[in-house]
Formats: sequence, C-alpha cells, structure tokens
Amino acid sequence: MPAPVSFVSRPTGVGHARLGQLTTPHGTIDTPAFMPVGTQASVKSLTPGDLRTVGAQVILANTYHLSLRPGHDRIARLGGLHRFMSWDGPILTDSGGFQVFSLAHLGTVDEDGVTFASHLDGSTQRLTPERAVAIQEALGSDIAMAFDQLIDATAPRDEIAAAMERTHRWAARCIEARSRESQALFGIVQGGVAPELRRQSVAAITAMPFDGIAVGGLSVGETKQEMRDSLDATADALGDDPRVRYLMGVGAPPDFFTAVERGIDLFDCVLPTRVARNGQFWTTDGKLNLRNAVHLDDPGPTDPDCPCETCRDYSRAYLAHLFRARELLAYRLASVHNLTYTLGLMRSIRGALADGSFASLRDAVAAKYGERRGEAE
RNA sequence: GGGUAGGUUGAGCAGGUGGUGAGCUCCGCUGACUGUAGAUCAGCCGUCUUCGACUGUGGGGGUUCGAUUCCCUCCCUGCCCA
Repeated sequence: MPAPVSFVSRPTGVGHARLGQLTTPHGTIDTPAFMPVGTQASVKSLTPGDLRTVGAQVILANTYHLSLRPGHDRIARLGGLHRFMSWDGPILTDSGGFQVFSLAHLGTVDEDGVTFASHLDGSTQRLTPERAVAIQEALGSDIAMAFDQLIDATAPRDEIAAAMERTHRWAARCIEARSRESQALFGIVQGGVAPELRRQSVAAITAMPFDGIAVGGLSVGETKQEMRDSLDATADALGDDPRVRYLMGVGAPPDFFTAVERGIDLFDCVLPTRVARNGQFWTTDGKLNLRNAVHLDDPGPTDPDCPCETCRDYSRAYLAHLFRARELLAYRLASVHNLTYTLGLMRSIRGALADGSFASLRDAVAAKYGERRGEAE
C-alpha cells in the first residue's frame, strides 16, 4: 500500500528552511505553501476556478462545521468532499480541535472528548478523537488532522501541560482509529509558549507514525517573541525528522518568514480572506484599507504590481464604492486579490530560498508590514 | 385665504405638558481581525483645552428665579377645505 502522501525536501542553507514538494492523491504542493481556508467547503466568495487562478494548490476545510451542516454522511453519499464542492485539488481537513478552543464557552472537555452545544441550533454534540477521524474519513480529505486540545497560552502551566498530555493521548487514539490507507494523518504539537513543553510535545508526537507534523496553539494571542521561541524549540526538537511541517493558523505576511526560516513547510490562515471581506488589501507596499475615504476618487489599481483580476480591471475608487455599497462583488474581488498576494508571496519565498535572497525579501516585507510596538525584536 | 399636524445634533426618530434633551438607528470617520459562530466587531460621529466643560429643541419677543415646555408673532413643511 503506497503512502497517502509523500514529502521530499532539501535544505536551503537559510536557517532550518527547506524547499519541498508534498504529493497527495489529488496533486502536488510546492512548499513552503499556503492553504486558503474554506471552512464550510467554500473559501468564502470564491469558486474553485478562482482558487486555481489565484494559485491555490491545496485548501483547508473543517470537520466540525461540515459534520453539523450538511453532515459528513451526506457528503460521503454525494461522492465525497472533492466532488461535493467541485475542487479536485488536495484538501486538508481540520479536526475540530480549534473549535474546542474558539467555542470553549459552549462546551466542556473531558478525557474521552468534548461535549458542546452546536453553535447552529444548540443541540448537544460530541467530538472525540475516534469521531473526528471517522468524520474526516467520510469527507474524504487528502490530509486529516489529529484531534487536539488547544488552550490559552496565558493559562496556568499545569493546565497547559495537562492539555498537551491529553493531546498526546488523543493523538494515539487517532492513529488507532484510522481505517483509510489513502488518507494522510498529521499529528499536532502543543505545549503553549513554554519551550520545554514544546520539546516534550514534539518528542511525543514524532514518536507516532503520523504522515506530517503540525504545530498548533500558536497565533492565539501570544507575542511574536513567544511565537519565535516556540518555533525555535520546535525546530530544535524536530531535528532531521523528514516529515512535512505545518504551522496551523498562521499567518500575516511577516509570520511566514519567521516560520519558514524555522523549518515550516505549510501554513493555513483565515486572515487574508477575512481581512479582505473587511476591506483590508495586502500589497507589495503594505496594508491598505479600501473603505477609507481617501480612495474614493482614486482611479488607480490597488497594487500596480499585482497581476490579479482585481488589480488588472478595477480601480481603488470602484472597490471603495463596492465596500460602501456592501456589494457582494467587493468580497470576491478583495479575496481574489489577497489570496493572489499571499500565494504570490509564498512563491516569492520559494524563489528567494532557491536564489539566496530570502533575507532581503524578509526584511522588505517586514518593513512594509511592521510588527506591532512592543513585539519587535 | 381658513383649518390642522408638525419643525430636536447630516438623515430618520425617541424624549421632554416650568428645574439633568448629546439617547437610538442609519449615514459618515477610524481601527481591529491569525487551524472562520466573523460580508464581523470596536471606538468616534455639535464645539472645546475631552476622567470634564460649553452650546444646542425653526427665528424673534414675552411671562418667570428658571422656558424645549406657557403666551405673542414670524418663517418653513405635510394634509384637509376654499
């Protein structure tokens, strides 16, 4: 039986950064890569054709949301998630672990799993490692994620350690529960922002036969320095582990560089699409909010250097109008642009790793997307 | 011309029948957003020296210690009649 995914990579001489290719049953992904988030089997406002056009090679969908609506069994009956949403590229499904965190006030965690009230209708729902794996197998994603427990990084250390250890036990149960050889399963490292906990977690997760290693529990309110320290500890602990490395929930443009030079190969984040719907455009010159009055009479493109449909065909004035009028086209054009930018940035990062210009690209992006006061190095 | 109902901060309103009208919703301005309960949320939105102060209820006048309120007059708007 062939492995569900294969990952080949080579070092670049830039810190722990690697260049690689992740091959899945639905296609190959050049890494470092960014995965647009399509929680409910839709990257909001975009068609699969749009996703191809903006350069997406893989997308993310969500176990929790799709199990509640329309139901994973229904999706399975309809031929699986790829056919259901008409995306024939690779799909990674998140396990629902993040919802245990973001919807924590709706539920309670015990050793076996999580019980919570559906955010849709209040009905009681139960998620366990076994059920998270079963749902993801029904969805038929290329890559499934282990069911983990995130926790607030500011929580007491013993609580963070307890959540981490539970995550390890749940990881082992996910391995046991898997029944489909054609679907990859990634384990998730936790441990808050304590480097020694991160090292423990890496040791525990890498000891299991996962197809990839994810780093979870970051970009949830910790400082940039804490994220860097956590990633340093993670990279040290991972050593020469050959598996693909996925930093969950990141990021903003400067974050990609921080993580890539610490060995990360995969990213996902709602940020480019969410901020797009709120009027924020990412450009080679930094952030731009097209709701701002200053753009109302500007006939120029959002980013003259951007090849996307939005920048090619529509002015800042028009986009500013669309946002004020709350026209649906605003959300699509903004999402097309921000994903074009983000995926283009990943392509530039790969190019820079290949030709030795990574540091200058990193510094150029950092200069345009300055980190917040108090979080700079 | 007569009658009638009104005139409150950009718009639409609430309130107020002698003692504190800056309250709401839009619109507008700005910010936030990191494994999506998010086409969302937050702050501001009369002026100023902004933990407060001042001004403000169509204009003018009167009564009163005090008027958005009572009286007179004028202007404007809707409706009805002529």
